[in-house]
Amino acid sequence: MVDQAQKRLKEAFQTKEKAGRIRQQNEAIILEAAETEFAHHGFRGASLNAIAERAGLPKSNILYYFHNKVGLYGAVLSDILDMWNQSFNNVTAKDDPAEAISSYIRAKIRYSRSHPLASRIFAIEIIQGAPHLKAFLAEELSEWVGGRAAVIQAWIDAGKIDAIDPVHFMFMVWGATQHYADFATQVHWALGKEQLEDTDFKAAEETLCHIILKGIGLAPA
Amino acid sequence: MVDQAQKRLKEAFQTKEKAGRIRQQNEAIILEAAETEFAHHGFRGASLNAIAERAGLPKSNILYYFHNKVGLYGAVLSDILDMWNQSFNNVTAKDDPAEAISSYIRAKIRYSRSHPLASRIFAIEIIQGAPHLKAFLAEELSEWVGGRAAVIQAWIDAGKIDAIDPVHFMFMVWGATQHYADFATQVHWALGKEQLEDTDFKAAEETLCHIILKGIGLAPA
DNA sequence: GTCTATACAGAGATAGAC
DNA sequence: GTCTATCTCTGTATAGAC
Repeated sequence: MVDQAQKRLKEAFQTKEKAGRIRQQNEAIILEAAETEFAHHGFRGASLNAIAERAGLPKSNILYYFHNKVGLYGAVLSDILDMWNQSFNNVTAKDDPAEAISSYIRAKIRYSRSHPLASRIFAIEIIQGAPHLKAFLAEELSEWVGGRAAVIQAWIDAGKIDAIDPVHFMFMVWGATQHYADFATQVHWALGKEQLEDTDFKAAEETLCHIILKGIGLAPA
Repeated sequence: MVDQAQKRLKEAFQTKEKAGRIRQQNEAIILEAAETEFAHHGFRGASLNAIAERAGLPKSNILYYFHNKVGLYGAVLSDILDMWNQSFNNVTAKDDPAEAISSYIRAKIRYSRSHPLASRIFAIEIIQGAPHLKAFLAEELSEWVGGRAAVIQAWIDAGKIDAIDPVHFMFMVWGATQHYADFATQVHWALGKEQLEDTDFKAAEETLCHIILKGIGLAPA
């Protein structure tokens, strides 16, 4: 998905391609600080003051690079979609469903571990009604879901998996995996530890793969 | 869960029990307006001005009733936990797992339909690290999860369901159901409709129950 | 009990010195 | 290109008239 949406976001928000080394470096520092603040307080709740302080740069530097607060937020979102483009796969009806689904689950869990902040910014944006993303993402997402659903339907028609509702199946996989990034606080409380370890993520992957694959009539891959 | 936490939240934030009719009425109006604003912008992002305007009451009225912004937010959270107490069940090892799990799934889906705002406020709070709930909820949640996990483990030991990880199983059910409230925007895009209908929620329930029950070795209930 | 007026801190954004 | 100083608006909260 998202390929076109990401491009449009970039065009709308990203700063010039050619940039000095100092500028490039500063922008990276600012984006990282902004990511943290937006993840903790949402778009409105985050302040440029706090971002500037976290980045160790003057506030007007941020405004010079990104024009205004919406521009900065857009750049952060653009970065996030960038990463998703890389990690989201193009499964076809010819692929083995057990293989494709389990590798998707594992990728999403790994992603929620490596980029928890990105995932949370995205989650907050969606929960709040996606006021800044709607224009860029609504259509593309619909198309993407449609395309993925068609593949799942083809597997059903070929008798490879149970006749479940493809779209709700995707919601389920999405929701179950996303949980580990977005609701990490709750997961930490429940497991009684500050930081999840390799074994926890392994257990998560195994549990999800077992239930989801078996649940649609497949053997573990 | 949450029984004690909710009581403590109430003690900390709720206003006097005895209250005039006007006050009670106004408080209800304010809480409803606050719920909407907090759900759309988070704690920091929501403003008392916007809440007052939405409620059609002067801002100082809000501050008189709830003391300050944190007090108002606490009252909203307290209301939410109130509702959860009612809808969250006490399953024991003696219960039939297929029956218990599927009725839990159905209850959560129904809840996310009837109280989407409450669910979203809670979600944003957790995603942002639960700064206002941590003190009230962390221990109770851990105990609650431990108790529920013990029941699931008992079912495993009795050979009634597959040997999955109980805690991660619960995360999965939680995440998959929660999704319909929190990420409603995304669901609407994907399904291409502004409002979900009875049939959509029915399809969600059926899909989740099918996959989850079958996935742990149970026949549909 | 209720609301108007206002204090004061912090927000985003700009002008202009360097 | 970069940063200091500042403008203006909105934020929460309070004082005090009614």
